[in-house]
Amino acid sequence: MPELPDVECFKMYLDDTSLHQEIVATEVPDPGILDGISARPFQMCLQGESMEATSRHGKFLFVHLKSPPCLVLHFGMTGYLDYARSNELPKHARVVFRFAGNGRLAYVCQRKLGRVTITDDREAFLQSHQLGPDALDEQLTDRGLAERFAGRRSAIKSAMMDQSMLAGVGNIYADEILFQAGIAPHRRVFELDDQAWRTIFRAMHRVLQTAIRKGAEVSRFPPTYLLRRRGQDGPCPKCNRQLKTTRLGGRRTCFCPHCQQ
DNA sequence: AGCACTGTTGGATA
DNA sequence: ATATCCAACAGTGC
Repeated sequence: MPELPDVECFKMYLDDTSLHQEIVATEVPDPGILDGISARPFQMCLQGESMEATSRHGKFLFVHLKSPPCLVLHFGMTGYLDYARSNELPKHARVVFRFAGNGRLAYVCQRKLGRVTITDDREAFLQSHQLGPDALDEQLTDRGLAERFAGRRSAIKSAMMDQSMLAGVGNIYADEILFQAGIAPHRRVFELDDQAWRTIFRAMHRVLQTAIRKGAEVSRFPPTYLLRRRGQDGPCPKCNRQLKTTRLGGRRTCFCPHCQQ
């Protein structure tokens, strides 16, 4: 479920495997994954190019080529990258970049909810997709966050997941951040005071950075993390009482009624 | 066999 | 303007 930490790890993976190699061919086994461009012109854009640098905003990964436009990857809920030197492709490979020297990078997406496209202008792309600031943007402060959310009536969890408010947090990490902050997911935005915003903001940073450091692998997360027990309706990792699973805004939501108020 | 569920986005609807 | 709901997608489990 690629959210900010997962995409950050994909970015590092791409940086480690795929930079500065000439793209000799691009295969698009499933053109439906392309957004606003058909296979032929997409392939033309990449022919002879090379991936020179990457950047991330929220759940979007931008791959800057030797010359514009720039490649944009979104992973939906099942997308990931796979680099190898072999001819075999993983199941559900939707786009494959072949490099000089036998390497290839596959964009894999089982459920086809992800999208691949290109853009000449990264900032314009962010604007047109109405993306809020990245959750780890260094310019972002707890006050800035509170101000962006001001006037909203929705539950804090739904607000955090709104990519036009804040980019990068999804269903999974929203649960973890609110658990670490000790704030109940159904609390309304307007009920939160400065203290609560500060707590949420700090928890957000701590959780996202910890997740990145652990390669976004839940099994490596600290034992006090909710995600390790999520979905099992087991005991709370902090107070040992029963966790609760409900629905909020149509999304599965897991929290501890005792630790989160 | 058929349905619910999974999580993300975007478009429709209230 | 904001909030909620559903479709799209593929696979799994009941």
